[in-house]
Amino acid sequence: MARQAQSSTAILGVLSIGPATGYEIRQAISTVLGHFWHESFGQIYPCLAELEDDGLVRTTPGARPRSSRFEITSAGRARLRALLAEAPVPQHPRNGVLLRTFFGDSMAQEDLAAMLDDVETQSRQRLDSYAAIRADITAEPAYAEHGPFWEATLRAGELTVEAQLAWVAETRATLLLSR
Amino acid sequence: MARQAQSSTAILGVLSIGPATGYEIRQAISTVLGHFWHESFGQIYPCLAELEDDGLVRTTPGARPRSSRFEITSAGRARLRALLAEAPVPQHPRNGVLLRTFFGDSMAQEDLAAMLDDVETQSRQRLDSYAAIRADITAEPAYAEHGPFWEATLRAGELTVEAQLAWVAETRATLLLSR
DNA sequence: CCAACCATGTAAGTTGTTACATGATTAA
DNA sequence: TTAATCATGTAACAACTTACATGGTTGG
Repeated sequence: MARQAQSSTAILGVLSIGPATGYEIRQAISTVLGHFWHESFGQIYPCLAELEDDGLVRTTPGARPRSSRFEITSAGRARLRALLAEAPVPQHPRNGVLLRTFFGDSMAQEDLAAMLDDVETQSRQRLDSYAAIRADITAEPAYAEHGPFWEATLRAGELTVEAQLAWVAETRATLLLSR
Repeated sequence: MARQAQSSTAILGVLSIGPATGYEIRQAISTVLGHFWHESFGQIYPCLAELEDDGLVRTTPGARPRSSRFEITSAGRARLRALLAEAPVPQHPRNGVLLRTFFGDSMAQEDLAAMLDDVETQSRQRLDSYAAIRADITAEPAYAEHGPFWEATLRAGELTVEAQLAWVAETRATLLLSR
């Protein structure tokens, strides 16, 4: 998958649901896609400009001055289909929790315990955030059409978090000396 | 966590187990740490040079000409302990499988099905690789001391992969029309 | 003797982040 | 009126990857 193609996929994907401003695209990515995707602020506008040059999106004047609403073109839909058919780019893993666990012998027991507590807290918060996202998306009109796909990503999050919680419990039992 | 600190943590961590050449550090990271950590080739040597300037590692002549064996110093051990006590840097998620799933309505059914098949295949391969890593590490002399920590990272991998396989099964059932 | 592996390093390029800069609108 | 939110963009910087470059050693 070529350069910039990853960001384009996410942006064209959002616009395939409906037209939006750059700001709204950013919102959508950081809220509903946020638990499995990230685009930094400074990437969205340059990428949109490129997509417009390539005729994959078009702009219509927005509700406010200085704002423009982006719409996907039919060429854009074709490109999106092609991008989605390509194999996902695997991300290089950098899991700080497991790195620390691996070298856990060099850690103070209390630091290890605190890290596991943090993982548990964050996992539970994540479960709550999934409930909030579910409330958000079911309110969307496009939910009727896209609902099952959106739900599938939430389920992935839930299953992952449950696995994490199971790991924390197991790891506490093995690595922390009960006093 | 400051600049470069992440790579330093991994490298100092490997050297805390025992002395190694740059090449061996790279091998260790890509084999036993590979399922949760990644360092690219071009990062290890510059980072080692920096660590030596800071007195955190020292070099002894290696077995071959042009090779040097790195050893962690006591200052290096102290730094490692400090680095491990810091909160892990969260990685920005970029999960291509879930991105595609979210926009699955724009995908051909067969492409979605193929992607899920790939996820399943890769998950099973990963389970096999964990068995291979387990065989590797139990053979290490340092396993006696570090075993439980190393095993904990493998368990994390296994639990994650199991969650992935459960997700694939569930998602096939919901999203693919049985014909 | 030749391929695979051990071993070290640099340089160019890409990608992605953060901070800066600006200003309108809306709700409290 | 003032803080939050909507809205767009750029420029500098940091991080990371890939390709290049080199050459010794070991096993088949």
